[in-house]
Amino acid sequence: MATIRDVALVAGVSLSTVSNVMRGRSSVREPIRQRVLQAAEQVGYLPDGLARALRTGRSRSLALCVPFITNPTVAGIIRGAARRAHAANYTLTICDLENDPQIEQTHLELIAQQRAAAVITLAASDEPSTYQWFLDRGIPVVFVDRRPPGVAADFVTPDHRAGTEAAVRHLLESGRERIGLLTGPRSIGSSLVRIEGYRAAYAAAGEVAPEEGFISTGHRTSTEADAATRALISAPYRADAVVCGNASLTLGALSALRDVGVRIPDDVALVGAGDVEWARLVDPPLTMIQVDAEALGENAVDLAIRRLAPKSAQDPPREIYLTAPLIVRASSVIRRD
Amino acid sequence: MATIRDVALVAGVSLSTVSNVMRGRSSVREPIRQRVLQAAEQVGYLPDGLARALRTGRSRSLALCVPFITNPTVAGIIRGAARRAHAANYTLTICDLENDPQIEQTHLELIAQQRAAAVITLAASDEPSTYQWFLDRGIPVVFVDRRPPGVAADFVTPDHRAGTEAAVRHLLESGRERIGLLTGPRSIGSSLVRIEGYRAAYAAAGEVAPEEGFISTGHRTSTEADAATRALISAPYRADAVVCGNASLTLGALSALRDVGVRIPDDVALVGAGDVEWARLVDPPLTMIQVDAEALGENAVDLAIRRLAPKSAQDPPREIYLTAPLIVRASSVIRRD
DNA sequence: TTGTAGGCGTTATCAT
DNA sequence: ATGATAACGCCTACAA
Repeated sequence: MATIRDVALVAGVSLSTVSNVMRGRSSVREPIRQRVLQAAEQVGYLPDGLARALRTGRSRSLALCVPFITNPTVAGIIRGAARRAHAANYTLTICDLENDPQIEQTHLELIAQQRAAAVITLAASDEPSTYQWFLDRGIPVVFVDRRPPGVAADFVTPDHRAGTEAAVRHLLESGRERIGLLTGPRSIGSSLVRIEGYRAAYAAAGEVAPEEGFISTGHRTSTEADAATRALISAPYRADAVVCGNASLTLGALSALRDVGVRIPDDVALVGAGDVEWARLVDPPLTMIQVDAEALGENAVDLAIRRLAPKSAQDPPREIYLTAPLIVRASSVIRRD
Repeated sequence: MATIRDVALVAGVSLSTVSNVMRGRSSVREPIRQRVLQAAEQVGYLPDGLARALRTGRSRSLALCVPFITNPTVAGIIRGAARRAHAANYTLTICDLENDPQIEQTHLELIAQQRAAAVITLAASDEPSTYQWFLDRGIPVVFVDRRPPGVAADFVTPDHRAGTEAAVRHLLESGRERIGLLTGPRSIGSSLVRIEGYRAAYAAAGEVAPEEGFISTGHRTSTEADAATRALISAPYRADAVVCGNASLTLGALSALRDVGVRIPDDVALVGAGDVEWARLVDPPLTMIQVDAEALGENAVDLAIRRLAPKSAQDPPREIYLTAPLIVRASSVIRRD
């Protein structure tokens, strides 16, 4: 592989001159600049990112940690992140945490070794110390969707609270009374925020929220959501509506409802969440708390890159809340013919 | 950040001893080994992957290029690849080609600069030279799903030919006569192979294949598939069945059929392809050419890593064909009550 | 078994 | 404006 040295030799100049040309410094006279560029072309020179990163102390790659790649929303996040990263000439390293703190730990070690410039994460755990390590070393961390309490770092999330509140309000106004909420572990901020929204909707409607059992937490997979849904619609709860926290849970809930054979929305209304094309194609089309996954990814990378600018290292954490509008479809509305 | 030097200082040994311990060489006596390990722990030492890669000439990261992240099958591929890469202590860099040769080119340059150890790709184009650059420099390339003609490199793919043939055979046996095929650009190997399968099924059934117009190629997005489907079921074709090449196209076809208001499968049978959970949840549940996306990703990484072993650099290219079984559901079978 | 020194490709500092 | 030179952190002969 051709190096800066080869270029210098062919162009008949010194190493530093070539380096200066490559980095676009203005202190090189045009004729020489041309000669160097031509020599570089001739020998097929390509800068070595590794050497460059070693020397400058900053690599050109961003790490993106996601809890579970098969969660459909995550694909959108990756897409948005990849586009922005690439636009800024950064490479994107993705880590599938598989919802396992153990795996998360080893991933983080690998990332640290590879000297990622910044890390963006949908953290699998709310254990702050895990990411504090990076922050302590001046490596920016951007949290997406949830941020452990007490961590001063950039943050971008859909407004789950408002989204859930809108969904529950919609159901209450449609005459539902026993609304179940299906979400992730309480140890994760985004779940708590959804519960807040749920309660707020009941409060705003002047109704007393149903007992705790209607709030079914701790679910990560569609399989778990399937089982939880069956429990919600059975005695003693007999929920007449289910609101889901994300796309995987939505899939599980729908699957359960279909298998059990209850009518949607006649017996049980269903409100999903996430950013998936199939929501309008399933039977019945699903009312959704819509999330713009790509926007999440794009904003996350933007935050990371902004934070990478030397001057802004000490700026206060930025927080971005994206609206999560409710898209009403047949799964929550009983047709009156 | 602590370096090998700090560790040596604290442990009271030389740099090379620390290096030897870190790389697990056996030639270090146990008491010293312990002292070094303890010193490393104490100063918070973490090997610098950049420096190591620069020195050894091989980085610890794999590049994975995909044509379009939002294609649902791709998420599965990434998942499988990520798992295997991580297991082997490799980092996975993902590049969203956005089905654009221009973008592909800039991505490849970035990858080359970052000195990826190997590149795995669902190439956006069948232009061989693009990846030849890596092969020429001894950087392994693994092709997934399609491989440009004349390139000697590892290859893993679902058996699209057999899958498509099985689908068409199934439809012919169910009495369909005017079967449309929806697939990607003819410039891509996987599309050609599907067409082969399509024709083979007709030939095996002793029937004459319908005219060329039934083979609708060049589609990349669900939007394009939507339009193409409308064309196929209209005059002059009036297709009574549609077979799709991948998940995005399946989504588009289903969407079109639903919007137009034809009955599935009564008026038009639909066979999809890909690896998506929603296939059995939509209305009607979809007959699918099932693809195991995770297995694709896992095999691809395995091939790459195997090729990275110094001795196997000159081995002949390996080719892996994964079976793509036909899962029959309601969308292709008319119920007789 | 352990230590010394040179170099991987680049950037940055300092002369010229 | 250009050139020589010393790092960046690590690995690896080779010497001790």
